Amino acid sequence: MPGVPDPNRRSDATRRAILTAAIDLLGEVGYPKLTIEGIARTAGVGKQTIYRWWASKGSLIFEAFLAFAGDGETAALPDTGDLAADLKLVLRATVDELDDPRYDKAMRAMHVEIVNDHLLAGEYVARLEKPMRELKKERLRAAQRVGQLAEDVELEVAIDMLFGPVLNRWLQRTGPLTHDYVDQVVDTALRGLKPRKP
Amino acid sequence: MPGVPDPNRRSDATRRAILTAAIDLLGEVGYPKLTIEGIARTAGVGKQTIYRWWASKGSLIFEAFLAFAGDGETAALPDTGDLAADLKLVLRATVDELDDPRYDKAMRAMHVEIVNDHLLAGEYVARLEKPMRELKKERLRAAQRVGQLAEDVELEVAIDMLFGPVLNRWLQRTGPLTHDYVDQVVDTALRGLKPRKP
Amino acid sequence: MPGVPDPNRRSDATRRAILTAAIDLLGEVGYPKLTIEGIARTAGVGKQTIYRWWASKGSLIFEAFLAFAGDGETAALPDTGDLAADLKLVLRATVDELDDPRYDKAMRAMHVEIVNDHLLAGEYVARLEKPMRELKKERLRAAQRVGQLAEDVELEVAIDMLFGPVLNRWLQRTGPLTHDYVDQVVDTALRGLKPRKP
Amino acid sequence: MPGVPDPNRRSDATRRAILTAAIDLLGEVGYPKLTIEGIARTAGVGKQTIYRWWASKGSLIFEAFLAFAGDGETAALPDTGDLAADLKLVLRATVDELDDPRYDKAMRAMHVEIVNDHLLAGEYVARLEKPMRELKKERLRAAQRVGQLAEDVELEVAIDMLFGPVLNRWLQRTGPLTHDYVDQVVDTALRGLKPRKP
DNA sequence: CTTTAACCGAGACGGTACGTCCGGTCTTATG
DNA sequence: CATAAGACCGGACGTACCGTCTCGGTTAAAG
Repeated sequence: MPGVPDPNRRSDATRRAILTAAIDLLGEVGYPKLTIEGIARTAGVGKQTIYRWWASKGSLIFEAFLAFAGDGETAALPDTGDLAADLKLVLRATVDELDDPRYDKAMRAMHVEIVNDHLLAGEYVARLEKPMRELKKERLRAAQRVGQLAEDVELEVAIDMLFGPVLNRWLQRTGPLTHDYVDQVVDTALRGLKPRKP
Repeated sequence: MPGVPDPNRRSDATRRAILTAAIDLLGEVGYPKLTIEGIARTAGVGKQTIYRWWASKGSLIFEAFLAFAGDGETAALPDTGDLAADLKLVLRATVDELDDPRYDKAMRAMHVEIVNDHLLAGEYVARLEKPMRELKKERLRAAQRVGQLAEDVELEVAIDMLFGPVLNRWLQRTGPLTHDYVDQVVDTALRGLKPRKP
Repeated sequence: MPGVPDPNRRSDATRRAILTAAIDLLGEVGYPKLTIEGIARTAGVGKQTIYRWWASKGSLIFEAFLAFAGDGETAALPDTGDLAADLKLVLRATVDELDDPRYDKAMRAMHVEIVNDHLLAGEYVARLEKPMRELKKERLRAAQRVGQLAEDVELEVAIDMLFGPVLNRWLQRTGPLTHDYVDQVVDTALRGLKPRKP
Repeated sequence: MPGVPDPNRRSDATRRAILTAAIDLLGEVGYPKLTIEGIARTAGVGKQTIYRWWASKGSLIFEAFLAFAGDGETAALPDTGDLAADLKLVLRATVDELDDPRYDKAMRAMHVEIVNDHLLAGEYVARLEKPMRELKKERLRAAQRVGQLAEDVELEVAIDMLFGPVLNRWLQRTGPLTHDYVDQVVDTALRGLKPRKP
């Protein structure tokens, strides 16, 4: 298969230096001023080495984000028996994470790339979003088994309603990302918007 | 006030030509290949004319999107007396709008700019997001008055839960944007995730 | 005529800065290490400005050489009445010129470009070689009129025999370029190789 | 002697493949686009193998030219007793040789390298130019012995006058390289430029 | 008949320069 | 007198080669 470099030959030290440099520069200069040339310079690497292994700036940023955020974060969601409490715990952790400027900038960069790149978006969903969603679904199914979640609720929709608002506020900056806010989201979602008959 | 051009001198024909050219080019070549030079060429305008009136590519795109999407879309949400039906109507319309490639691309471009530009994000919230949110709040308050929405529900949260999921799916491409999906969102949000006691 | 920049718009200060930088760099680093980027840097000029006005490194070097060597060196050859003395004078001057490292390097650079570029070679012949050759021919014709040069000698050949050897020695470094050498060339050429019958 | 490869170990097949590839590529793409990488690829050879045995592109081209032109072309010049005829024969052969595009390109490449590389020029003179010059000198001495060449003519100068013009025309493309031209050069050189007294 | 040192093909690597494109500023000639 | 046209400096793009390096796999002389 000509033109495809042999991954066995790949220098792992160089690969890590590039990913680290990408995250570092994102933190320093921000996404709009992030350049391949700058990453190569910071990593002490030839530009060609970057172009050899990554198809686009997007895929590099994506991989850098994965490496930074911890790729195989496949830890299951907590299950203390109290669904609301567990969801709040997870969402508060997400809020705290987004409070870290480095994490914030890296994730913003990745989202910018995703917005206009179908393929990358697919990869993002497959490698990050889908696995996380599965974990969430698992927790919700457990809640259904113990009668804390209605049997007939569509889990995909439930997840979107619980976890979507945080991401939205963060992306669109429509309001402050606080623990209080996520608590309200969880409570409101569980309870529903309709009045309860007394 | 030196350096601040006199808005009276501004040629409206030229301004509209530039905004139209921006939207057209977005549709043709996509956001990543959208350039000021290209816009100037397409609009039959000198580059300087663009730089004179807009501070950044972002603010140009923002204004172009406003012009394209209809700035003063201040029409109130429908109120047929049936909250669920009205919400579904509005959300289905949003989905349909996002189905138009030109609208899709323009809105994506604007979001990319917002993600990394605090000022622009502020402007977006102030000029688009906030007014729309007020209309939605108004509709929800009406629902509260007629007993279709719980009195103690935080409206901000309710709006995020109802309208956020669509935006999220669209931005992250986590799933297809269908009428069924928004119907489910509305129903689930109104009813809540918890089981109803019999 | 699209794509062809308007020469009227051309900045002459910039043009001269580029040509000067080219000659300077040739003197400093030599032809093999002469780069467009280096010239642009030295001249304080954007690369594009060079690419806008010159089709190749060769044509830039050619023009730089012309500017350096004095384009309109249209002064006639000396005519003191003594052909041999006049030729020696001119050839000695050529030798002295080639002794100047800057002139040497510039002319070598130009010759390297000519060797592999037909078009440039044509331009060189038309703008430098041919005019100089005409002046030489003029002097030789004068010599014919006063009986110092055989009537039936082919002037083109005579010029090649008189002026070629110096250029050859210089290009191929087959021997030292001295005043003695050019004197010998002139004397030998005039007299011929055959023995004189007594 | 560390660092100096053992010439005995050298694969002659590989060496020839490299030299052949160099000449072939010169013919195909021309000197300016001739690259070490291209030669290695064409020869089916690792780049390192080239760098191991040749110090520079110039020395590789030089050796390739030698191999192509026939290194030990130590055959003496013809001596039919008629100096003018013999010289014309040799010069016509040179002209014919330069008419072959492959020979032309190879020799141009070598000359380009020589122009800016003193060491290589020295090697060229020592290995090619000097031996050829000796053969020419030998022929001229023979002519002197039979009274076809003046006793007091400086042979170095005579050779430059006879053989230089052809090389010059070829290098500078100042005129067509024809048999007629070399005939004229020989006749004019032998006879001299001065008028003969009747 | 093994060892072992060098060569060899392949190609990744840190670099430099290429020639192009565009950003943002400044100049000019036209309408 | 504003404005289109576009030259200008700067800098990043993605590509091509440079010359060095490392990697397995021959190959051939030395043990």
